[in-house]
Amino acid sequence: MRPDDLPEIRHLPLFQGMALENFEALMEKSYAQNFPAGLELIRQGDPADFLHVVLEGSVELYASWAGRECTMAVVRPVSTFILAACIKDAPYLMAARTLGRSRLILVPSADLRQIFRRDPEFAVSVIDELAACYRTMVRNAKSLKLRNSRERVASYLLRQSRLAGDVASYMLPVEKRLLASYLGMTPENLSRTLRTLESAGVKVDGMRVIITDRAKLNALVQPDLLIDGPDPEAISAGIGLPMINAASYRR
Amino acid sequence: MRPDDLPEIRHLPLFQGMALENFEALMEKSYAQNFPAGLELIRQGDPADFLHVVLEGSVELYASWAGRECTMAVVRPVSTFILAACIKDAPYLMAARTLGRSRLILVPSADLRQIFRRDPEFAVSVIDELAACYRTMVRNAKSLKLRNSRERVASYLLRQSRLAGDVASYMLPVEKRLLASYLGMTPENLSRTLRTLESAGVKVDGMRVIITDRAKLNALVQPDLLIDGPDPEAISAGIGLPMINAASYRR
DNA sequence: CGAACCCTTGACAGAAATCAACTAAGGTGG
DNA sequence: CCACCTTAGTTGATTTCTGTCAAGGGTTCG
Repeated sequence: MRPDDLPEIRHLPLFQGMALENFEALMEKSYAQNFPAGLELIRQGDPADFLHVVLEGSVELYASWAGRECTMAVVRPVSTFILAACIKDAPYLMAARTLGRSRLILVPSADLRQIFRRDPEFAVSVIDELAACYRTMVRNAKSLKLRNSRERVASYLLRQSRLAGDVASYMLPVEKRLLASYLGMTPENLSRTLRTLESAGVKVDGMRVIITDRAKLNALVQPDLLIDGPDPEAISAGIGLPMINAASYRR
Repeated sequence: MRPDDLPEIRHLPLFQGMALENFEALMEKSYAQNFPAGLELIRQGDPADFLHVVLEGSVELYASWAGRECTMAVVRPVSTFILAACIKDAPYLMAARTLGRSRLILVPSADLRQIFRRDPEFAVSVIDELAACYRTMVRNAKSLKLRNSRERVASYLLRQSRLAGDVASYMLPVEKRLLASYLGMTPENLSRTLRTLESAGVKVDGMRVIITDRAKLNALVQPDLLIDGPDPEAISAGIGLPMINAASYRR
C-alpha cells in the first residue's frame, strides 16, 4: 500500500468515524493491488472475503443469469463496494470487473465484521452506508418499474447534467452499450431512443451530451426526488448511477 | 399496547439482541394501533417519523410516479418495514397501505436512532437487517432486468411452492392484480401469461396454484440462489416477495 | 339487490428485442 | 506507416412482447 492511499480511505464516510487504532489495524490486514482493464475481480456466488475499495480507475458491478448479463452499477474512486455481502458473510450477488486499469484496496471481511462489533462509531457508519445503499436500490427499482426505457434514458441524461452542476453539455461517463445495459435495454434500443430524444430537448453526439431545451426535457422527465434523488445518498458505496466524477460531489 | 404484543416484537431479529432496558424504553414510546383495510399508512415523501411493525394483517408497500403506481412488496406479521428511512431520518421512498384489517406498532424513529448509538448489540442487529434488505432489493432488481415477465411469473410460482414446503398445490397469498404489479406487468398480461404457463408445468385456477410438472417448470425457471434466494434473508423487513406466511419461515 | 371490483378475453397499438448489415474508430502487428 | 482486425455504434427489417382499450362474467360487500 502506498503512503497516500490511507488518507484517501480514511476520508470515506464509512471509515472516518471509527477509532484511529481500529482503522489502522484494519488497514494493516488489507492490501492494495493494481489491475489491468477488463479483469474479473469478483464472481457472482463467490464467498465475500474482501470489502473492495476503488482508489483509481473504475469497476463495473454486473449480474448474470441463464447466459444473460446486465450492468448493475459502476463504481468510481474513492468508493467501496459489496459491503452487504461482507457484513452478512454471504455469497456475492453481483460480479465485478475493472473497466480500465484500476487500483483497489482489499479489506478482509472477517476483520471488518470483528471491528464493527467492537467500535460503535464504525457500526453507526456501516448502518448509514447500508441504509443509503438500500435506498439507492429502491430508487433504482422504482425507476425500472415506473418508467419506460425512453423515460429512463431521458432522466439519466438530465440527472448527469445536474450532477455535473447543471451544465448544458457534458461527456457520457461510460460507453453506450454499458449504459444501455444499466438502464435495462439493448444497445440498439438505446441508439434509437437517443434519436427520438432530439425532439425532446437533448442531443447526443458520440460521447457528448447537449441539453438543447432544458425546460422541454424537464417536462418529459418529471424529475422526482424520490427516484432521482436530491443527491446520491450512497456515493461511497458506488451503488449509484454511473457518475462523471463521484469524488467531486463528496468534497 | 396489549400485553402479548411485546414478546412478539421482542422475538424479532431486529429487537431480540438489544438490552432489555433499551427495548422497554423504546416500547414505552411506541404505540399500537388497529387500522381498517385499504388505509394509507404512509405517503411517499413524508418524513420518516415511525418505524412500523406489522403484528396482524398485511401491508402493501408501493411506489408512484407520474400517475402510475406499482407494488414494491407485501409485509406480513411479524415484520418491520421502512427501517432505512428511519435510520437516515429521510423521506419515505415508498408509500404503505393496509391490505386487510391490520394491527401495527409505531416506533418513533428519533428514539430508534438514539438507541442504536448507545446499544452496540442493537446496532449490530440493525446492520444485519439493513444488509439483508439491501440484498433482497438487489435480487429483485436482478429479476427485473434479467428475466422477462413470463420467467418472473414462473419463478414466483415455483418459489412460493418451495417456501410452503415444496407443496404441489397452494393458494396465492395476494390477489392477482397486486401480484401483476409486483412482478412489473399489467393484470391482463399476467392473466394471459398464466394461460401459457399451463404448458410449462403449472396451472392456476382462481387463487389455487397447482404444479403439474415440477421438472418442466424447474427447467423453465432455472432457479438461482443468487436471485430467488436460498431462503428469504430479509423476512423481518418484509421487503421480500409476498409470502404465504412469513412467520413460519422464521421459527 | 345493486354497485363496485376483480378477473378474463379479444382486438389493437406501441414498445422492445432480435437478426442482419454496415460504418467508423482504435489497436495490433507486420 | 500502413494493412488488418476487433469492437462500438448505428440503421433497417422483422418478430415478439407488452400495454391499452373495451366488453363481459363472476364475486363480494354494503
